[in-house]
Amino acid sequence: MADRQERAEATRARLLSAAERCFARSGYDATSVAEVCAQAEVSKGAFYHHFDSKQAVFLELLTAWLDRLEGQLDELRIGQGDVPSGLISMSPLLQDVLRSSAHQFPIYLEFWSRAIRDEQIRRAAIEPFRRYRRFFARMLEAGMAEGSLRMVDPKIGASVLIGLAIGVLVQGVFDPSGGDWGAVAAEGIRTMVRGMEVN
Amino acid sequence: MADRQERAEATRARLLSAAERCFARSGYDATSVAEVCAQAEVSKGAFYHHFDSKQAVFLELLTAWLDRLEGQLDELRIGQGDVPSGLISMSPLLQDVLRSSAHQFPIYLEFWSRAIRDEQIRRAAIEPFRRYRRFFARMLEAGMAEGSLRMVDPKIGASVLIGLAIGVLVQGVFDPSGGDWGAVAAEGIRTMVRGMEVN
Amino acid sequence: MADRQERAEATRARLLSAAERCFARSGYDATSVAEVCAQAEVSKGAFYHHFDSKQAVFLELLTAWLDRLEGQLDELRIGQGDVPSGLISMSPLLQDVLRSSAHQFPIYLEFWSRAIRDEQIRRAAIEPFRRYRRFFARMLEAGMAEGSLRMVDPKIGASVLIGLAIGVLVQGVFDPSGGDWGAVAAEGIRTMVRGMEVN
Amino acid sequence: MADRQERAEATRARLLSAAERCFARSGYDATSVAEVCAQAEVSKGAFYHHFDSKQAVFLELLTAWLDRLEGQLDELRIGQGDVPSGLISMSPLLQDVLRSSAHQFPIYLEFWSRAIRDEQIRRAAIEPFRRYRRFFARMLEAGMAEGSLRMVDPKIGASVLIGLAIGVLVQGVFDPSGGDWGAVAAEGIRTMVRGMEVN
DNA sequence: ACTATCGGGACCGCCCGTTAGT
DNA sequence: ACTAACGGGCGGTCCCGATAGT
Repeated sequence: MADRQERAEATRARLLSAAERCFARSGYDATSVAEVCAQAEVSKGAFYHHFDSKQAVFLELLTAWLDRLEGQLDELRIGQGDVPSGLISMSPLLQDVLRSSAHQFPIYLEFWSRAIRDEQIRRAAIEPFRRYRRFFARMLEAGMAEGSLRMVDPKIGASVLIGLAIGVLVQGVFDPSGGDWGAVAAEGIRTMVRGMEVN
Repeated sequence: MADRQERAEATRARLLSAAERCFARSGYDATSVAEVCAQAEVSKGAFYHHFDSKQAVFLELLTAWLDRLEGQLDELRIGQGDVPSGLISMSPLLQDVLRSSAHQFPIYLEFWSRAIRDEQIRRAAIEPFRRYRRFFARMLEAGMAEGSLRMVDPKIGASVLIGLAIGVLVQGVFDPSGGDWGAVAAEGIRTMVRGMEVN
Repeated sequence: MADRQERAEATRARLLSAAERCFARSGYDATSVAEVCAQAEVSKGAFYHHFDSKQAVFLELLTAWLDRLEGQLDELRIGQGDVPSGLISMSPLLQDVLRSSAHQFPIYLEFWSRAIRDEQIRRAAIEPFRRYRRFFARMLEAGMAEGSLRMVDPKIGASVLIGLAIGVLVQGVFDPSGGDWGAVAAEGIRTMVRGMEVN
Repeated sequence: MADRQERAEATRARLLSAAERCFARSGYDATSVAEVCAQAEVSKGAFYHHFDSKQAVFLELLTAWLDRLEGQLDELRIGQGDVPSGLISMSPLLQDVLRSSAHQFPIYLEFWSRAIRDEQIRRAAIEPFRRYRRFFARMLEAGMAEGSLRMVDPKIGASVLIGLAIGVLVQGVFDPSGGDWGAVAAEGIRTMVRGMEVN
C-alpha cells in the first residue's frame, strides 16, 4: 500500500522541520547538515536522498514561507468595503506575521543576504515580492478608480507599502523588546493610508 | 619614529578595506581570513596582530558605517522651516544612502542576522537604531508642539519612519532593477508626512 | 515463461554496457554505482541483484575483453605460410585493437593498476597474458623448427613481442594525436621479425 | 637563520615521501590525505600549506620521476662507439628502471590512466615521452648517417623502441614472477637493434 | 610589526551496499 | 525481478587561529 510513501514523506517533513528549527536557532552557516539529521533522527543518507543540498532545503523553506504569506494575502483580497479600510484591515495580518514569524524571519533575512549573491536564491526570493507588489498595485488602482485614493503611480505606492511592512518586521525581529511593534505596524498602516487618501 | 606606527596604521586600514570588499562580495561566512589577507597583501599573522578575530573586524566595520550614517543625520538636524518640510528634505539623504550603500548594505543585513544570535553584535547594531529613533521622535515632538503634526506617540511614529527607510533600502538592495527606488523613497516620505500632518 | 528471464538478462546487459561506458568516460573510482544505474535506467537494487559489487562488474568486463582478444588471436592461428610472415600478418590485428580499443583500453589499464594490489583481479588479468605468451612461444618454436627463426628462448621472445604490442597500445591511447600508431605497430613488428630471422 | 625554511622543506619532503609510499601501497584513490599526513607525522594544515591538493602531490611525484628518468637517459647520451652498440648499452638502464621502479611504476600507470581524462595530467605525462622520442629519434638519425642503421622514419623507430620499453615494464610490474624481465629487456633491445641494422 | 609554518578540527557531499516493500 | 528509502561512514578541502622565528 502507500505505507512506504507515507513513511518517506514523514521523513522528509521531519527533515524540513528540523532544518527550520536549526536554521532559526543557529543560522544557516552555523547549522551543519549532521545537526539537522540528528534533530530529525535520520541518517545523512536519508537527507541527501530527499534533498540535493543544504541550500535546497533552505530554498524549500523559503518558498513555502513566501507562499504561505501570499496565501494569507489572498484570503484578505475578498475584503468588502472601500480600499482604504481594506488596507487598514490588513494590519492584523502584519501583526500576525510579526508574532508568528519572529523565529523564522531571521532565517529569511539571512536568505536574502544570500539572494544578493546567488542567482537561484534571488529569483526565488524576489519573484514573490514582485507578486505582492502587483497585488497591492491593483488595490491602489482600485482605490483610485473608486475615488477614495489620490492619484499615484500604483507600482511606487505598492513598493512603499511593502517597504513599510518589511521595515517594521526587521525592527521587530532585531529589537523585539525595543517597542510595541504591533502598534507600530497599525500606526504605520493608518498613517500611510491617511497620506494616500484624497483628502 | 612615528614611522613604525604609521606603517602599522596603514596595514590596519588596508585590512579593514580589504575585509569590507570581501564581505560585500562574498558575504561574511564565505569570506575567509586568508582571503582578506591576500587582498590586503599581508600575512595572517598581521591580521591577528591587529584584530582579535574575524568578527572583530566585522564589528568595527559595522560601527563605522552606523556612525557615518548618524553623522549624515546630524548634519541635517539644522533644518530651518517647519518639521514636515524638514522631513521631506531628508529624502535625498535616503536616496543617497540607497545609492552609496548598495554595496555595503548587504553586509549589514547579514550582520543583523547575526545580531539576533550574538549579544555583542546585537548591542552594536541596535543601539544606533535606538538613537535614530530618539532623533526622529524629537522631530515629531517638535512638529506636534508647533502644531504642524497630528498627535501621535512620537516613539511609534519614529519607528514607522525608520521602518519605511529600512524597507525601501532592503528592496532596493535585493531588487535594484525592480523599480525606481529613489522615487519610492521620495513618495514614501511624502505620503508618510501627509498622513502625519494635522489635516 | 522465458519472458521473465529474458527481461532480467536484458537488464543485466544494460547494466554491463552502462558500466563500460561510465568506466571508460570517468574511470573506475570516479564512476559511482548510482551513475551506472542512472545510465542503465534501473535502480540500485537491480544492480545489486545482478552483481555482487562494483568490482564484480569490472571483473566481468575485463574477462570479456580479454577473451574477445584471445578469440581474435585464435582466428589468426590458422596462418598459412612460414612463421615470420605469419607474425607480420598480425599487424592488422594490432592496428585493429589499437583503433577499436581506444576507448576501452584505459579501463583495463586502470584494472591492471588494481591488479597489482588485488589478488583476484591479478589472476583474472594476468592469466590471459600468460596464455598469449604461450601462444607466441609456440609460434616461435615452430619458426625455429622450420629454420626461419634464430634460436632464442621462446618464452622470452614471446614476452618481447607482447611487450611491443602493449607499449604501442599504451602510447596510442595516451597520445593518440602524437604519431601514426598504426605505422608504428607495423614497423615495430616488421623490425622485430627482421631481428629474429636467421639472417 | 635559515632554520625555519629548512624545517619547512623537511616537512614538505616528508609529505612527498609519505605520499609516494602510500600511493604505491594502496593506489591513488585508496590513499587518503589523512593517511599521508599520518605517515608523514604532520597535520592536514601542513599538507595543504605545502600543496594545493592531493593531485598536486601526485603531479609533483610524476614529474620528478619522469625528470629523473630523462636525467638517466642524458647521462647515457655520451655513449662512445656506434649507435647500435649505444642502444644495446642502454639495456642495463631499462633493467635498472625495471628493478627500482617496481614499486613506483604502478603509481604512474595509474597516473596515466588519469592522464586520459585530465588535461593537466596528460600534458605533464606526455610531454616527457615526446622528449624521449626526440632523443631516440636523434640517435636513430645518427645511426643512419653513420651507415650502421637501415633507413626508417626516425620518429616511428623511436616510438617502437619506447613502446618496447613500456611494454616490458608493464609486464614486469604486473607479473614480476612470471618471467625473467631483465632478460626480456636485454633480448628485446638486442633483437630490435638487429632488426634495425643495415644487414 | 610581521611572516611562514603548522595544528586540529569540522563540514558538505557522496558513495556503497542493505532492507523493507511490491 | 525490481524499487525507493535509508544507514553509516569516509574523504578532500578549507578554515580559524596559534606559535616560533625575524
